[in-house]
Amino acid sequence: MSKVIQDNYDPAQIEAAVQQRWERDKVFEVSEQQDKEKFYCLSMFPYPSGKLHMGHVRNYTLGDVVARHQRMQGKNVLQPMGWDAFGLPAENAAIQNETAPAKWTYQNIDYMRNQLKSLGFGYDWSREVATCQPEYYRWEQWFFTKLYEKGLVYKKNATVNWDPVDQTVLANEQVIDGRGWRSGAKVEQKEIPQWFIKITAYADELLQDLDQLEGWPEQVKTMQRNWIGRSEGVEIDFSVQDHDQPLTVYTTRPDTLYGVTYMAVAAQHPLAQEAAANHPELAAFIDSIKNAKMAEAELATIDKKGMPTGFYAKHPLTGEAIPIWVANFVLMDYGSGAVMAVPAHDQRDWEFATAYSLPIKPVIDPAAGEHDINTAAITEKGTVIDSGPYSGMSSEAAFDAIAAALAEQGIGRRQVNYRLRDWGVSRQRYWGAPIPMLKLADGSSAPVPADQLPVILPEDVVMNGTQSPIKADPEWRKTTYNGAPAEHETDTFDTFMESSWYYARYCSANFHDGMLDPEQANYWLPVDQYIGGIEHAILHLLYARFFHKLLRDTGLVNSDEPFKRLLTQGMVLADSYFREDASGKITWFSPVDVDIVERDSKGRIVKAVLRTDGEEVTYGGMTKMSKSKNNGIDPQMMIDKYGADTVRLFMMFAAPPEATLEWSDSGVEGAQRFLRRVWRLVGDYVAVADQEHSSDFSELSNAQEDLRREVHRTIEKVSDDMGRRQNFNTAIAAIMELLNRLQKAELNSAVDRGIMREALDAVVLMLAPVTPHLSEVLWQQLGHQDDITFAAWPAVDSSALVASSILVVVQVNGKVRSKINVDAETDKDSVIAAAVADENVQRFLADKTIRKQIYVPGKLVNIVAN
RNA sequence: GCCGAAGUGGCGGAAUUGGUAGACGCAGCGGAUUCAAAAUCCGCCGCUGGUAACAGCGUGGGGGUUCAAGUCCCCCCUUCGGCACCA
Repeated sequence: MSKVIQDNYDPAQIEAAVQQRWERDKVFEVSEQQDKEKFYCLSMFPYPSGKLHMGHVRNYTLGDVVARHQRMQGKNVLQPMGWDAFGLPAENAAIQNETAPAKWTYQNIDYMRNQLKSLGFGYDWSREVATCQPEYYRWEQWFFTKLYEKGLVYKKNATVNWDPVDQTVLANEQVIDGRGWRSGAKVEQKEIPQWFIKITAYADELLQDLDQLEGWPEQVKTMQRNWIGRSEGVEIDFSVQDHDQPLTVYTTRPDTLYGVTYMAVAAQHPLAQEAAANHPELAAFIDSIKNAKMAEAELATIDKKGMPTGFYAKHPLTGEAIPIWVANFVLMDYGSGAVMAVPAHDQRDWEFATAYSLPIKPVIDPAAGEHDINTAAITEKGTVIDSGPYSGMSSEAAFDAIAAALAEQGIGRRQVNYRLRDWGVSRQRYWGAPIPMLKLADGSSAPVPADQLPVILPEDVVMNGTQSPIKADPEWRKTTYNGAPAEHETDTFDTFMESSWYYARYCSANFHDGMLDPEQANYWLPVDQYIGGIEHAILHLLYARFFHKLLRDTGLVNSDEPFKRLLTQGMVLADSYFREDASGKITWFSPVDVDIVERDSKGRIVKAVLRTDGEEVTYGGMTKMSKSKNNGIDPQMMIDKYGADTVRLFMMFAAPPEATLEWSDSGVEGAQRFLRRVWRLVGDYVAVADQEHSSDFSELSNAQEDLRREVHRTIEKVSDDMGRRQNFNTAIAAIMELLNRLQKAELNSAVDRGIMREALDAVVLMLAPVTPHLSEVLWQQLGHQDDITFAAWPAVDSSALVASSILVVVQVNGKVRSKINVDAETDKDSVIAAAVADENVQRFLADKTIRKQIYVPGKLVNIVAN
């Protein structure tokens, strides 16, 4: 029998059988067990775009490895899965394929669910959610009405990208070089009323609580801190000549107030509008800058343009007249839509002043260094100059004194400001959760009453490419409110709404009486380990943190933060190949269809051809797997060819989780090669296992002791790598190293076989999170009756780790000159003496005087001599 | 532009707390096995010099701190992620 398994590693057969058993025995379905420690392991759910891509496979393998590892620590592990099912691509696909977004989405979900199962991920499918189902979004709608009642929701005008040809709102992604992606029309900015949630009311808590997130990468916390952007400053009212209303601005540098030489307002600012009314040239200018896309990245790189309004503000301390300009870098949506400009001490203001020959008045003498105000602004703090009574003060003292003076006059207030803006949740698209608000006959708004929820999105629709079907249908919006006619809001929610609370819904996914069952939610929450792409470091994670606090303040959960530990995984890259035709048009070819025919002596690709026509293609390097480069590798093809265990192993081994991962066919083959070696080694052992083996390790030969030390050192390392460090690549490398060693080990004596059994048990157990199918079968081959899914993680025998001798590196002046073996008990002086006595060390010490000797216990001696 | 990362052999990567740079894997080269091939096994594999022992150089570039720097500090370059309507 052992001979049969020996050369017969057949992943397809093994994996299907093992997966069937998991499904039959409902191995991964869990419930709240008060007597067991819980572990909630969550991977970011996918958008059901059609089929899994390698990024998904990587994300979900990481999650499954963590979940399985935790199960082997004896924990009650919840690992759910679902679908972030609303979104723009479904609408595009629907138009393209002449189908309905719902139908397309559900088909994708069915296909992708099967793919997830064939990868062997241990999900509790009884908790599956799809956010496009009324049973899910009804609670989101309900929650939104609660937030409205609490005063956390409001309506205001905000700008959208408007395609004047298609008569539709475009996402930023759909605007390419200022034009609509389908129509090619020049995109305009249009103001329309939209719903906002007051995330700024939680800005301080969102900032403060980052400090409790010890299990989050520092870089993500830093990005969130900077995104929230708390600043302390002063809000200042500048009176405007011939106007009643002051021009209010916020500044973090009141110490530079005497350096203000102009004011700048947004194109939509009332003062700009007023000035434009009888100034056609200004009106034309305002018109020209109004249509610029308002993405921050664009804003930062545009040419700074402006024009004077003809209005003047009065300096609050000097009474000086300050010209008010309209400028394209000031946005109405941010703050008050106006800024005070201090060109001497702000780089953007400096550039603008330089371009328009506005005065630059330095009022700060920086503490250190040479500065030339003709080449750049001086942004450092220092000593205040040319500022009346404040001259001579430090920036900090002037800040306080000027803030106090303004406050006394009633024209200034100290204020904490946030860069963070309120969350606009309205989308003018069809495939999303309808916003549960009503427009009443008198023009006011009211939330849809709870007993009328959910507001259902019709699924059987035809997309015409421009207008949302629920906007196009005059009947859909008609309803009543307290007996009077009313209209449903036809905008839908930002899809970030659904992904902000799905993690909580999983805890009681089948609860029909409310958004969450607090008892179940509080058993599982917070999520112990969350895993997903680094691209979500700010928006999704911030919104989800915000929602969790809202859920808490609604009494649904009792924790402050949703995700205890966070792992942000890197992208998946692959080789790319292309051809350029005479006209310069580039065509990309899938690496799957390309044969490499020549490599140079270093193994670099020199020549590659397209298999279908045998003609040469150009190598385009490693780039992110994407449709545009046509270099996506289909996971299904890889599973079919190598099996899920091999794909999972390669994914975990090829790179650390946070780094980018380069897909490599030969790397995958290497992973499979390793699994076959494991398979064979267990088979070989089982073939001799009917002979006696002994687990009495009290009297071992040196070789046996060394081997056992290696086994337990590996267990120690792999445990640390998989648990604390989450460096699965080095964990696997350590197991490979051990296997190389075991292949050379002898099986002659009963004790040899006992050590081998201990080692193989450990190898199979340690591989189980990564290659669960193979491990399950080998675990049985090794004679175990229990389910490896819940088997205990191998324990380190610390007595096996003790070594009798140690290797000490000897350096002379910091360069390695020798290595000496000493008894583990040797004291410092004897080690140094042995080091100095070493032959090669002596060569470098000849005619030199020893000045210093450094000893790092058990590791290194450095002899400093000259 | 702003915020956050990364850069180490031919390639992916390792070096966890400042202490042997290159673990493990891929590719390549040599050998064994085979009628042959595949598979498998054994060995070599940073660069330069040397038969070798060994020596010099080497972690994007430039400077610095230290007995000792891939790791810490300063400046710079390149690539990647995010920038609020892609998800």
